[in-house]
Amino acid sequence: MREKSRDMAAQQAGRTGRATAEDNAGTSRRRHPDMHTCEHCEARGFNMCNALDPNELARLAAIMSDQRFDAGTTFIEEGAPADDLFNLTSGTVKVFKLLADGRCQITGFMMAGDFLGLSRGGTYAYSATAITPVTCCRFQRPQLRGLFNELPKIERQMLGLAMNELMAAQDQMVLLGRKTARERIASFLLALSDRAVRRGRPGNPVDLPMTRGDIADYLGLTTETVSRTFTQLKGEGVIQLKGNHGVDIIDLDALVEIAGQEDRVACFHPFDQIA
Amino acid sequence: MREKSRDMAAQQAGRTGRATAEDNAGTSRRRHPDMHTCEHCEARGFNMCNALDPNELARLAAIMSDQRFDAGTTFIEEGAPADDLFNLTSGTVKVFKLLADGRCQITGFMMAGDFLGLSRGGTYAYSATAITPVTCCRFQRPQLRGLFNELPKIERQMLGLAMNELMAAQDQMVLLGRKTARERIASFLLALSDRAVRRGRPGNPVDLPMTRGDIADYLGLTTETVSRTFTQLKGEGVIQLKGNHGVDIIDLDALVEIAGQEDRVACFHPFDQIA
DNA sequence: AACAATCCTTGACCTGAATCAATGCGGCGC
DNA sequence: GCGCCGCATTGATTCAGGTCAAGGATTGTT
Repeated sequence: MREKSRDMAAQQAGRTGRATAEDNAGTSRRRHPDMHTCEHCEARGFNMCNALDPNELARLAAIMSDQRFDAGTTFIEEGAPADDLFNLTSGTVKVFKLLADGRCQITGFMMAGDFLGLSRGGTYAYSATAITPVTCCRFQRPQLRGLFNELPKIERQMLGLAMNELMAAQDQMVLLGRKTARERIASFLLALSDRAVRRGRPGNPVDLPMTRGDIADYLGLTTETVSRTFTQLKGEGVIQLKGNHGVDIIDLDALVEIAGQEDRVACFHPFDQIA
Repeated sequence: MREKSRDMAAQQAGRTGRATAEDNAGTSRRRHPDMHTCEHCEARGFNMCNALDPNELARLAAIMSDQRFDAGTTFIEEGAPADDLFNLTSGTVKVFKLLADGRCQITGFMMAGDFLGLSRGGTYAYSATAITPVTCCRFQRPQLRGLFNELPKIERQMLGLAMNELMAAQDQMVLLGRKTARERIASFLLALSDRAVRRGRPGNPVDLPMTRGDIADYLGLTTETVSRTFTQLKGEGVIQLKGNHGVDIIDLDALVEIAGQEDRVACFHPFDQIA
């Protein structure tokens, strides 16, 4: 296996390698001015605020601050004190873990509505880097904890989100443990397409904000294999590459066939999953 | 890749291939007689009943039934209507997903305190087979849902459990996507050992209730590779095999080193993770 | 517009784990 | 106590995907 040096790993993790939400350039933060933003929030409808009425929303808004991160900013670092919790409102974030020698596994690409900041023993369980410019709501843990007791709805909503993530993680385990490179790429494209549709965007020209290297780190492959597989699928007339950050699905049925036709259910029934 | 036939896959999934909790031989079910069992429950202390007082426990006990499954019984089948939710009280269960051609990925080995029965759109998101004889509490979803509203504590407890599972799933993604066979086996043994300790059992002679094939399906390897790697580690004096279902860790430091020394934190702070 | 820095693609070759193929072993039923 | 059957081990060989290496295409910058 090819070892990336620790330096490279740090670089890869973010421009400064020690970047935090606080000390980064290209970061803006302000107290939330009013509920107006919440009501026009891109993420309303599929995030943890979904079930709240305007009054409750105001209480939530009171303890949070809006934040913006430039592309490339690592605003969560595995092992750092997990002081805050983030709720994405726009942009794409890669969540990843590094091994000591620099090998990287991206565990997910997060988008509007997803929450970030899972902690294990008081420290973050993973790192997170903005792939595009990102906006999010930021909560301090103690304050959010307090609100949990008063608004159990939030807790329930989060349980639903957590369950969805857990199921996605299990699908990803199948992909990583048992699928071929070809199947992984096909599954990945379909999953991105489905996710876009679920968020009310067009599902076909699939948007790929991440690099080939990111895709590789997500699918347990190398950049070269990702690239070769794209080329192969293009040659077969299944997809068409739209520059480096877009893919046109030409033959959806073929892609589904290649992916291994597991159940691709658009799932977002917040509580249904639990009880 | 070697394709297992569909028949084999079905067989592997359970003795009958169409076994459900209802129609299985070797399955016993009865209404919960009193709280006595709950109070002596092997799983108290790390399951979803943990935070309940005796009165609340009684309400939970009222809507559940005790159940027992023989080793080899598949009592949850992916895609079947997700009517029930299970909470393990003893024994070991493998949770897995099958691809159309029979390839299998085990997403987890469940033990006392773990819950089972995650659903996606009203059907089970995975299959589950008892590896050893198993006892568990069984809940019907509608009834449990009702109780959620009255006892939000349960919901919170489940959120904690779900978060823990999510973090374990992320660790597993790193393992499946980026670790070598050697590292996977070492990590697996250490994880099993840690889990035993967390459940108040000895961490050293590691108990392996599952077969080599199960381990392979969990680690994204083949039976042969698992076997060879065990043999190799034995040859290096790192472990000692105790028959087919036990491993003695001789050189813990070496094993940790081989595993890739990621943070092995014993984590069970139910809510800490969220807020 | 020219440049630099990344990112992507393609080719040649290598290797870790899969596959194919026997052979050992141990627990269980009779 | 004996024989069987599923599980585990071990060996020989293959191959999917990784590694190494060289250009080519984008993107952002001055």
